[in-house]
Amino acid sequence: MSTIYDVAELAGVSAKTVSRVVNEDKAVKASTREKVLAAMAQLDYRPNAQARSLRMGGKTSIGLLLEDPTSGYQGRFHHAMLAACMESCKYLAVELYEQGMADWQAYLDRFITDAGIKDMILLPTLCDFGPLKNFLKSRNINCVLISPSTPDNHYASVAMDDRLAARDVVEYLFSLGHTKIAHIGGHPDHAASILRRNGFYEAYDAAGLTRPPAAYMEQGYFSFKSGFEAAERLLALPDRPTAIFACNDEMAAASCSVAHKRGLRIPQDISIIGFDDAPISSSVWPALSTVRQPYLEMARRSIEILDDAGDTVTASDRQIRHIIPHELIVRETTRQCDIT
Amino acid sequence: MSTIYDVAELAGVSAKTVSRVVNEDKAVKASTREKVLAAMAQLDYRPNAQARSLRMGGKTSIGLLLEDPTSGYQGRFHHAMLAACMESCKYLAVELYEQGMADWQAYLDRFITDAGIKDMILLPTLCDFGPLKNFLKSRNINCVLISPSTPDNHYASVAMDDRLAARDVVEYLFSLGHTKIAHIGGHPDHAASILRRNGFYEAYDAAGLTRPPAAYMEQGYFSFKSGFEAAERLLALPDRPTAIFACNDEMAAASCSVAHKRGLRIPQDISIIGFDDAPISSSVWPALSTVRQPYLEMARRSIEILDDAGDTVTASDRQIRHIIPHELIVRETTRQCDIT
DNA sequence: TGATCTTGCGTTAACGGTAACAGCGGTTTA
DNA sequence: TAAACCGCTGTTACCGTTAACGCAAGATCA
Repeated sequence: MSTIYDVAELAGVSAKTVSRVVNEDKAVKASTREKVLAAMAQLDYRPNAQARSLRMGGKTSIGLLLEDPTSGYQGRFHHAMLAACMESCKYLAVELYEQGMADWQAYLDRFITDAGIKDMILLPTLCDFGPLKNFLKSRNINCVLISPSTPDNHYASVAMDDRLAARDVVEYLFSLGHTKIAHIGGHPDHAASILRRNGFYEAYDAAGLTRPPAAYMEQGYFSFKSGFEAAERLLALPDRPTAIFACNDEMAAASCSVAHKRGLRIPQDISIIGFDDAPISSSVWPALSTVRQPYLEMARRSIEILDDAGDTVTASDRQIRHIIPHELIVRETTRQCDIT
Repeated sequence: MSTIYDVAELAGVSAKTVSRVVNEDKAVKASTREKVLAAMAQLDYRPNAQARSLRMGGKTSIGLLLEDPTSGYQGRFHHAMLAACMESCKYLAVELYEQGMADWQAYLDRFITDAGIKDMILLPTLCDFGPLKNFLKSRNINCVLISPSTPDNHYASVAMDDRLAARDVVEYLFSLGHTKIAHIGGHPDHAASILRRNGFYEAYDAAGLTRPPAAYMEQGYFSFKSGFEAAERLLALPDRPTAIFACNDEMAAASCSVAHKRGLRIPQDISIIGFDDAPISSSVWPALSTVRQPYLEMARRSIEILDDAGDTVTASDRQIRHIIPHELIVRETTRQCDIT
């Protein structure tokens, strides 16, 4: 592997000048730059990242703590982060974080120093864990919180508008003629569950319609099983809803199973819509209508925020909540309401 | 952050002696070691990983290329690798690798040099991609292949015995009295699909039973949808099978959907068994019987192999196929065959 | 008793890069 | 005309660590 000195020698300049070219310092004559670039190309020179980060006391890698990489949300966000890092030539240092881990502070200290982490992304529900955030603040780690339940007075956050998205879903169902809409809520500990239910009600209120009866409002826990049981109850109701809005795609898929089991056709007899645009939503038959979370855009924005943190950032800049637009994905499980 | 010099000064020794203590060099008097350790503890000293890797020209991090982190297999293996790395105090450098990426060689070169990668794990189907393996060999990267289709003459591999596992599944179904067993195969491009079907046949042959008719052998593609369609055909057969062995859990879950849709009870009317022990297998109702892939054990073994690579390893050591035992998980979708 | 070996530790010089500073021609300014 | 300035480049030192080497004191050996 060739070093900066090899390049310098071949180009007939000093190492510092090569360094300037590499770092795009403008104080290099065009002709000199050409010579250096040619030498770099000829030797296939690549700067040694370790040496650079030693000198600079930092790295270009971003830390990501994962509680369960097999979970749909974390897996998809992780994927988006990888893609976004690729775009901006950064690296992602992924580390497992287990709830209730003994001595997590020492563990994270090791992670931070070993991997040279200065920037970090916190996903739900870690982004709401005060002790962790305080620890990271004490280590001068810059963070971006993804969809936190409560804003932080120190770290910026990036989120989608769950309330508005849920309202969009319901208004879309209204536009198809549905008014008897049931809701399967998400895990009550997740802020998103509350926000989506609020959006659900908001749509009814805004349209001047009376909110659905209590029997239409089921409590789910984001799991297939909880969705299955909720749908069983909903579809056994004497006054059956014409549409179900489930708080995630797994529960929506479970609702489809129940509908099939009861001999109902989708979407002729019942419309079903999920949330997340998880892989299951397009692999299941019929393909689920759903809301796409803007993972990639959220990841990109997070990286931008971390990049800008070096510049003049005021305390108030940090507290900004960045909202990324979502998208309603209409597939095969929703259609015009024929039932009168 | 305190450096090795701070520790040296406090302990009244030279930096080199501290280095010796850190690296467990035996040429340090016990009393000196104590002094140094005390100083290290007092200053909360942690060696700077970047400086060390610069000096040593290597790192302790292992590269992992992911094509799709949201895919079940890759996600679960990734999780296992993270856990195994945590156990052995290594770090995982994860990077996206997209099929058909223009200039993947330059991209990987950057990854390798920037992250200081010397060891790497290759998952299916990347582990069967010759050009990639040759490239990594040319860069002197040490690899372990996970469940490759064909052995490599240079790299060791770690796998489970798909053929034997499938045979175990079928013999378990035999033990429950099932003989009319249908099979939903996996993607024909995956070696595992072939091996599992071979194991399926092998069980019949070993038991002296005639193999199932062609109509019982469906081709799936590992997707929910393909499993759904295959199960539709199987359960519509005049001579319906009493059990279905699907090549993965998604297709098994799809088979459950179809069974429900047709009013069949599971497992009273039909037994269904999957493969992988994916999260869906325990979240679906009823919970799927399946085969657990030994992800964590495979990850651990891979790391051991990479660790040992520094020692005297002969060319033949490299070619070893390490087989990790699997486990049959009996849940709620299989039971005694009542149908005569 | 001197020669050789061991043990225990320090000195010095890298590893590959970048920041601070200096130098040096050539303009522009006072 | 001297002073200040600018654009471009090189020198030097240093980031935190470890390998190579050296050296002193005590142990062992002939």
